[in-house]
Amino acid sequence: MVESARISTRRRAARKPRDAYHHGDLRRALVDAALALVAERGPVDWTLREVARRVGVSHNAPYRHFASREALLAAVAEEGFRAFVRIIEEADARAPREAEARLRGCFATYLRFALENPAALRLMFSHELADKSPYPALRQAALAAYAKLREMMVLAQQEGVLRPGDPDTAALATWSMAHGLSMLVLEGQVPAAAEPRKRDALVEQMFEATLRGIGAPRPRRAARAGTSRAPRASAAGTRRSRS
Amino acid sequence: MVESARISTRRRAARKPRDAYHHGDLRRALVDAALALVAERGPVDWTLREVARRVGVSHNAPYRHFASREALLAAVAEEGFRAFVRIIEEADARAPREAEARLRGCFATYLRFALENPAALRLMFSHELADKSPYPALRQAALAAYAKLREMMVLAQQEGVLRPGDPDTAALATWSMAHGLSMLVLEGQVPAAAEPRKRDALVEQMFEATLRGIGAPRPRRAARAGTSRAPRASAAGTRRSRS
DNA sequence: GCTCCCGAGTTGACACCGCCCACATCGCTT
DNA sequence: AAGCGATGTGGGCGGTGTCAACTCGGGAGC
Repeated sequence: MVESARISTRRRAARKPRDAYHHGDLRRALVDAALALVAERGPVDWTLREVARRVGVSHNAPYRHFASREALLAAVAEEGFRAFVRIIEEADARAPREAEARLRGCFATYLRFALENPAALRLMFSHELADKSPYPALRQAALAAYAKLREMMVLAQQEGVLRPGDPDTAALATWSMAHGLSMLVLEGQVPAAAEPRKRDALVEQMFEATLRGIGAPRPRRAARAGTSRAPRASAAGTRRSRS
Repeated sequence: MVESARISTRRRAARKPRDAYHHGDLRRALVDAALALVAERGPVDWTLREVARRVGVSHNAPYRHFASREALLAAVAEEGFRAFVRIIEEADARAPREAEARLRGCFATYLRFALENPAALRLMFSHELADKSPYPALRQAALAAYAKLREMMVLAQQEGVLRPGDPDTAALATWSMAHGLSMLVLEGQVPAAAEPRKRDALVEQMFEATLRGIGAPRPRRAARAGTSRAPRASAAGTRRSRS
């Protein structure tokens, strides 16, 4: 039903004259193959040589595009971040204009991404990408993802859905909750998450808790009646669908 | 000031007759050395042979105690979980009896543990320890850690600090927030966390948000006056120490 | 007190890995 | 047309995880 959140490099594979000595776009092909391999085997026993083998080049060709095995992994993580914001934005575009609904969708999409790309998510957060990191592009991509989230927070504050104040606080709280939940579910620490139904309910509960934590203090959804807001029936309907 | 939260295997090193052919307690020595090495280099470029070298045995000796490199890593992760609950319990024993303060301490301790044992924490959550996992001891240790957290939630609910309901929901929300925050800080995604002062304030804000999310609905700390509760002065004092 | 046995540690080997080197091949510039 | 830099190739080195065969030594049984 909902479009898959699985990472895929959409851009066409850049005509590959198979027999040619020079590969059309080896760098991209390497990242794609590496991503697939990470998804299959995880980033631990992941072999630079095997990536090269899959792409059909010699075991040394990757070194023309990446300084080291780790550099390629960093590129994969970077691609992961980009795919992440793309998927978030797609979901956001489909969502209603109401800030709360958008936040809810963003939150759920985070977990969906985690479930469909577990290895990629782990990889994205397995690098120390502190300022001293030798992979500025990776850091850049990560910051872009954060910027997207922060932007949503600012909008939500303007709409009065969130309590006013530093948007970074709200963004951090939301991100922490979504990220922590994703990691725990990925780890199998949350047995209830095995069944999709229960999992959805769980995500909903966690979102509710987050929203109570950073949402506007009292009135929220009761005292706000009378403003030119969309009817709350839809929102309330999705909120507690059963139980 | 506060005792270090760094992992260390306390039990005495089991007399090691240095010259002996048979090592006194090689298994434990291996886990200790492995833990140290993980802390130094991270679990990625971590070498089974080097662990053996450090302990002073041949490169194949570990195979008498662990089936594979990964099995040793799993043992390290397991030790990490055990150290984690130990540290949480120590902090809990020092904290006041009030449920909210205990939760606050637990929350802060989580981040402290993460900052002092970043590699260990990552390792602990890098294994898929779902039911099918070949490392039941690891899973067991992880479940014990969760049980500890859940127990605190139940107590907090009984004291009326948390809203009644499934304690697992509250536990999951707290764990998610603490874990997500820790990972993001470790990753350098939270620039403010560089300075200890700002970091403490941040942790406090995140805890407040969590507590609002799962805490008792309205009255909390105002309407509860009159019960046989400890004076709220102390709690309020630590809550907003400055700004 | 001697024997034997089996857990615990050792040596050796194999396939594979990441990375460095020198070399081959192409496409573009002048 | 020449050549030059970017891109891909093949070989090799030190190191790694793991398997197999070997050796050591302490304790049980007599």
